[in-house]
Amino acid sequence: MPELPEVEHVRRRLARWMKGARIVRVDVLDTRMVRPTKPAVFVDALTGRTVTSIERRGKWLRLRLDDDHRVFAHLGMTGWFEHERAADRSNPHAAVGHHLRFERVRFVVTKRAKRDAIVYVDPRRWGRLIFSRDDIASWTDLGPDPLADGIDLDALAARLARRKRASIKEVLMDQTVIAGIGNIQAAESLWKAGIDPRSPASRIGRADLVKLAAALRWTIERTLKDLAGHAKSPFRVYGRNRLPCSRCGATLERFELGGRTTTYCPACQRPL
DNA sequence: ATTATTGTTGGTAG
DNA sequence: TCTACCAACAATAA
Repeated sequence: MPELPEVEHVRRRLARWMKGARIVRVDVLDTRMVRPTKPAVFVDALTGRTVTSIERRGKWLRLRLDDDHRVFAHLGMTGWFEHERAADRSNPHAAVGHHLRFERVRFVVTKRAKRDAIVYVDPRRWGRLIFSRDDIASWTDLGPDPLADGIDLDALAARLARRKRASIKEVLMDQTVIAGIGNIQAAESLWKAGIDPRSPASRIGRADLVKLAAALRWTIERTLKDLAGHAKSPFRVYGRNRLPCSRCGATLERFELGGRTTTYCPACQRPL
């Protein structure tokens, strides 16, 4: 599911369902999701608490509780949250997706006299729900979030200059450099900026840096808008190997970079 | 049967 | 300490 835009989409939905809600019951259906915390500790820590805010940084979510403790959520590759109204549970014909067999953690919450369930679903189980009294390293080590914090060109230039060997795409996906960029957003932004993904990060100049920052905003906001409008994301390069480039018509190509598949346009994405 | 998939982490080696 | 590389985690879909 998730890179920055998808996680932001999830955050907005979760906030609608859970902000100001009181957690009255927690069922950990798969203990792997909350490790290293013991399930009983996780349940005790959350039960009876009210969720005061839900924030996002990069691909991480932070739920703050009314006792100032927190729950950090990472959706891994296939995690998401479902909202289940009480009426749905009493009606066997209600629209409950078949994927609910991958239900991993269930929260029963009360908000404005309504009692609903929020369900964490994750087929592949690479996601995590972490209870902590304080911020965790995975959260504090994140670089600036392009949506929440904006992109500081000087800071980004300094980070890129240090990476002599690594490609621009690999560095974009380093969560301590910019938070929230994954394989799709990296590929899309480099296409928009007209930069070959293999180019050494340290070679970028000011003009391309400005282009890249704008390209990141472009792909993030576009993907976010599509999610809000329930539209499929029409990516320009991701998943389009051997199809024509929508900018110049050349045939898109694919190769592996840092263990990840990368699609790009050999004609209009130039080396730095 | 084989290969690929929107991600992170922990080990190793340099 | 920092950087680079790789296997592991798990369930589908083509």
